[in-house]
Amino acid sequence: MTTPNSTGPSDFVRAIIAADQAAGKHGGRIVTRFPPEPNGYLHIGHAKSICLNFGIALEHPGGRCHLRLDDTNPTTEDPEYVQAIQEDIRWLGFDWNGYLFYASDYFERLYEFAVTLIKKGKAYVDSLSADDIRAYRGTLTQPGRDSPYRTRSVEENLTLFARMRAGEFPDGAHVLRAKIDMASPNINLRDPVLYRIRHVAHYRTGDTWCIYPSYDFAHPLSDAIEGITHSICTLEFEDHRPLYDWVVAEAEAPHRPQQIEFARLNLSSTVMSKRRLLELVDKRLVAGWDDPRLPTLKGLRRRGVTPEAIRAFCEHIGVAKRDAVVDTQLFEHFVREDLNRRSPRAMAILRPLKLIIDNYPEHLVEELDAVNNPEDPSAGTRKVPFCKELYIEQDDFREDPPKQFFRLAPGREVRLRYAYLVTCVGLTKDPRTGEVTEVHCVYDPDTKGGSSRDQRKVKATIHWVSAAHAAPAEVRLYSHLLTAELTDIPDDKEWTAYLNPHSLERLTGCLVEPSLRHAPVGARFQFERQGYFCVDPDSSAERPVFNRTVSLKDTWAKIQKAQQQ
RNA sequence: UGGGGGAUCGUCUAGCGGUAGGACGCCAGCCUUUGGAGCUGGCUACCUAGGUUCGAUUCCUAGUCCCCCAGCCA
Repeated sequence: MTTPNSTGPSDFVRAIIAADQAAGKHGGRIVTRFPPEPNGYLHIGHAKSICLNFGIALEHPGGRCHLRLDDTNPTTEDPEYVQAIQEDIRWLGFDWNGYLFYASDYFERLYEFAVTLIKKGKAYVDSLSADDIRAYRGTLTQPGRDSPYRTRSVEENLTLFARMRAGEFPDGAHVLRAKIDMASPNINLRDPVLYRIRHVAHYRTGDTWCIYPSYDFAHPLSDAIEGITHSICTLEFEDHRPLYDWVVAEAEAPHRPQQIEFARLNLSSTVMSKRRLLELVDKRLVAGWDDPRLPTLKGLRRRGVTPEAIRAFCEHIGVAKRDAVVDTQLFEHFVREDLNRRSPRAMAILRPLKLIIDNYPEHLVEELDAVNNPEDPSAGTRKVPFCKELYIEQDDFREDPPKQFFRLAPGREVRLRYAYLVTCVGLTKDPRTGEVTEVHCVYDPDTKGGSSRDQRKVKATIHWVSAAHAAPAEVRLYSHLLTAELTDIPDDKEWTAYLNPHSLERLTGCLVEPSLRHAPVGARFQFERQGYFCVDPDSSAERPVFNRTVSLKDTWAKIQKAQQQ
């Protein structure tokens, strides 16, 4: 799954690290980190980064991966997210082994680093307004201009910075800026803001601080403080790297971590940005952060996706620098592959159609043997009750069957899975709508279990439930969130206009085999011939609710689609 | 039109001077008490143009296209 010849690193990040190891860099240590900001829930894009960072640590003896909450902006952060982030990482199967850190724990040391910078003449307090700072910054093609406050003395800067900390100024009155180069072609180097005043309580430090460090200052120094050797981040930080290196060097930090950038994960037909995810939740366009349609880890978990499938997917997509949109079908492949191996099978009827076996004894109930998992003999068998009246899937009967349809139709014989061969001998229709309400069959008593003595072939095997024994259930079918790719949506169009109105379909009249009646929340099954399903927390004692994780591959649907064209 | 990155099958991704591999997908077939799973076989790619070289996806030059950067967000 990694490299074909299984020698050497599987991606360019690991190649860099291997080369560093070979060169004896960092004294042979490998320390990575996963640094989420606790202002939202983790999604599958984070999973890629988690697998990379924790994976690399695991691959090296003595390697470690720190979990660091990058909580330098109190206005958006919340302890609820801190908790959820930890749960999600553990659920994915990774462990920070006690190396849990908070950027907010470094506020005092960060302040000292800032003082060091000021004393070296490498930082100054600017009193320009936010608007003026923007105006002075110049543009992509024009250099910026020095702030009139840029030449303040070290003493004045020191005093002002101390007074900022002491809370003597309102928000926005001053900022601390690095003194680098207002004419730099790299805008990040045009005296970036290091500290801003925010009279806001922080969820961990309370009212201790009213000045908070910016990402560009806090992040490299946090890495340095923790002795991170390789600081792996996404592409948009590539042109922050010179600033990262500048901060670490000028602040005289104890270590020099190396920043490496890779392309973030994009998945087709869905949204991954925090902004859009938040918009969906806030506008109630989805049920919450754990809505099974979302690519959040919480959503995927509720939908029934396993951590193993996510990890296999992340390993398979690789790590590179080119922008890429991974087809959701590839993700679904790994979900099916994992679920196929481990899911017990069951029979469930999503859209019921009554089937009556005319020649079956009125009150007889047979307990038939059904295999729990053909992929796993150790899963054993179970009994499924069978009687005269059953329900089958509406899709499995056609009064007037099209070409290549080989399920039940008048005069046709099919196999009822694990039961008998039955032949359709008639049907009942609603006189008003013309809708088929009942299908009548006769069974061959010599075919119990599903095979005949004469070995005659039937083209189809269909699933069923006993009308007298089946349990009612609700089933929720999910499909892609968007009807167009984000990159294809015109700038003047609201992206939410492209939400798929059929991304959730609730089926309330479903019937499942009795063994599913009390299936526990989170339990996963393959509903034969349909897909993989997972018991939702909305289930009640009387009625389970199932989420479809992913459908089975459907050859007939493909044929139908081709026939329509 | 400043700076930083990136361009290989439809989609991801290998390859590091010897003539393109894997996975998904798609097509055909086998098998099958899930039209599932599995198994065969097939399909399609090196952004362009020059150059260096016996030989270039790999090196050089010039283009083209795509992404990111002008938060007191991260």
